[in-house]
Amino acid sequence: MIKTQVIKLSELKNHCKTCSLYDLCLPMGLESGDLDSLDNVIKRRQSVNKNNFLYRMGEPLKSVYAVRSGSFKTYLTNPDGTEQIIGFSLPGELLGMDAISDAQHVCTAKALETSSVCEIPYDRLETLALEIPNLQHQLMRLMSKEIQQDQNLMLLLAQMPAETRLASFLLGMSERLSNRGYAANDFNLSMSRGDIANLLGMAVETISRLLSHFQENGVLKVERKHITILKLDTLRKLATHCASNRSNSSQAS
Amino acid sequence: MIKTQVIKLSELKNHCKTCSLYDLCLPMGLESGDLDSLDNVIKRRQSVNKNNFLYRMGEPLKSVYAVRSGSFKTYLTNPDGTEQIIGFSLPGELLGMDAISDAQHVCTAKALETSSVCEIPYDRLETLALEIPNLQHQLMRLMSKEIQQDQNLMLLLAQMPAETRLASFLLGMSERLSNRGYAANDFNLSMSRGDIANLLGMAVETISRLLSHFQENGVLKVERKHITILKLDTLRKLATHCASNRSNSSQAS
DNA sequence: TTAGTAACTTGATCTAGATCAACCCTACAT
DNA sequence: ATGTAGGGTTGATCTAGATCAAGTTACTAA
Repeated sequence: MIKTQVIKLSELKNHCKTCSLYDLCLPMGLESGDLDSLDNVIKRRQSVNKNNFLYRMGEPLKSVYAVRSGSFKTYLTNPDGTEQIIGFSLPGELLGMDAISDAQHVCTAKALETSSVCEIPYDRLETLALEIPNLQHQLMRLMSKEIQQDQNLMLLLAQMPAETRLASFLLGMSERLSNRGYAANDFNLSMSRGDIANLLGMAVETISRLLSHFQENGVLKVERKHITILKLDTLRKLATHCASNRSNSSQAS
Repeated sequence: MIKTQVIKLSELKNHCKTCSLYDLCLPMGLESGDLDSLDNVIKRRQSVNKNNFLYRMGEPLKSVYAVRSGSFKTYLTNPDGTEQIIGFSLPGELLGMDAISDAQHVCTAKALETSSVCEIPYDRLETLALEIPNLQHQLMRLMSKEIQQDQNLMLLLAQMPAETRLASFLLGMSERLSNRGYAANDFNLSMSRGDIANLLGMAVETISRLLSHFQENGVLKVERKHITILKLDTLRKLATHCASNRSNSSQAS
C-alpha cells in the first residue's frame, strides 16, 4: 500500500526545521537527519486554554513539553493548599523535567494564557537520545540550565532585598523575551502581581509599591500588565545590588 | 607482553561493585557488565583536604564527582565577594552537574572536612551513557532529582519562617545520613552555623537562637556540631509548618 | 601553657517588608 | 447600563528576624 505524500503548508510550518524557536529549543544544533527523527517523535500543536493544566502534581510522567506559544506557571502545592510558584515558562522552553526522577510530576503546570505546546513522549525521547549523541547532550544541557536558573533564584530569595528581586525578575523576563524575538524593553507580563509576589517570596503589596517606585524614578512605565523599560542601566544596577557585608555571607575563608 | 594480574585488596574495595554507596550513587541499577564499563572510566580515590576546592566557579568542566566520604559545600560567589551556598553534598551524591550547560562550573565546591571522591571525566561519561541506556536514565534521574531539591529549597526560602527552615534542614540531613547508613537521630554537622545560615537565608544569630529553643523544648540535644534528635515527631511538625493563608500563596484558582 | 582567633551564644535594638484596611479599576455577566 | 468580583494600588501599623554589641567557648599555633 502506497501512502499519498501530500504536504500541507499548515503541517510544514509545524516542523522543528521551520519553527522559529528552533535554536532555543530541544533540537538546537541537531543535524538534518536527526532533526527528522526527533520530528517523528514529537506530537505537535497541543493547545492549552488559559487556566488549564498541562500536567498536575502526582500524575505519572508521560511526556515532556516544549512551549510553542503562550506561557505557563509551574508550582508546588503545599499540604495546606497554598501554592509555591517555581517558575514561568516561555516559548522555546522545556517543561516537565522535574518529573524524571520519580517518574511522576512533582509540580503542576498551568497555562497563564491560551498557549500551545509540542508534546514529546518521554520514553521515546530517551530512546532517541541513545541514538543521537547531540540530542542526549542537548537534554543534559537543558536540565543543567534549569538547575542553574533555580540556583540563581535561590540566591535571590536567600539574600537579596525586595527591590533587587523584582528588578532581577523584570530583567530576566526582558532577556528571555528578547531572545525569542520580542522587544526587550516593552512587553506584557502574562502573570498576575500575585504570581510574581509568590515566586519572589514577597507580598503583592510590595510588588505593587515597588512598581510604583520604579515608575516614579523613571525606570519603568507601568500600565497594568504592560511594562516599558525606560532606564535599562538603572534597572541592571538595581538587580545586582550588593548584599550587605555581613557574617552570613562571608568571603570564602 | 603479558601483564601480571595481581589484585590487591586495597584496589578491589574501590570498585563500584563493592562500594557501600553503590545503591545511592550513579551506578545504581546497572548490570554487572555495564558496571565494569563505568568502573573503567572512573578515576577513584581523589582525596580532598578540608577547605580545599574540588572545582571553582569559572573553571572548564572536565569531570563530575561522586562523593565517597566526607562532605562539601557548593556556593556561588557574588560580584561583591559575598557567597551564596547552594547546598551540601554527602557521600553517594554527584557534584558538578550544574556545569554541563555552559561547559564550565558556575559554582565552587569546597571540602567541609577531609573527603574523598570518585572523579568521572564528563565526556567519557556522556559517551558511555549512549551505550548503556540505564546509565543515561540514571544520569537524567540524578539531574532531575537535583532540580527537585533546589525547588524544595526555593519553597522554604520563599515562604517558610525561620523555625520551619531550620527544622526542615535538620530533618533533611537526618534522612540523607540515615540513607547512608549513619544514625538518623544522632549525627555531626560538618558545616558551620554560618554556612547553615547562609544556605537558609538567615542570620547566624537566628540559627543559634533556634537551636537553643529546640534544645529548651527537648526537641534536640545540641553539643556544638553534634546533634541528637530527641523528638522526631515534633521536629517533623515544625518542618511542615503551614504557611499563613494569605494572598501571595493562594489556592490554585 | 598560653596567646590569639574563629566560631558560637545571648541580649538589646532596629527595620524591611508583611499584614491589615480601605479603596479603585476594569472586565465580564446579567 | 449596571452590578459584581478579582486584580491592583496606597496608606497605616506591626513583627519576625536582621543587625549591633558584648561576651563565652574551643581550637591552633608557638
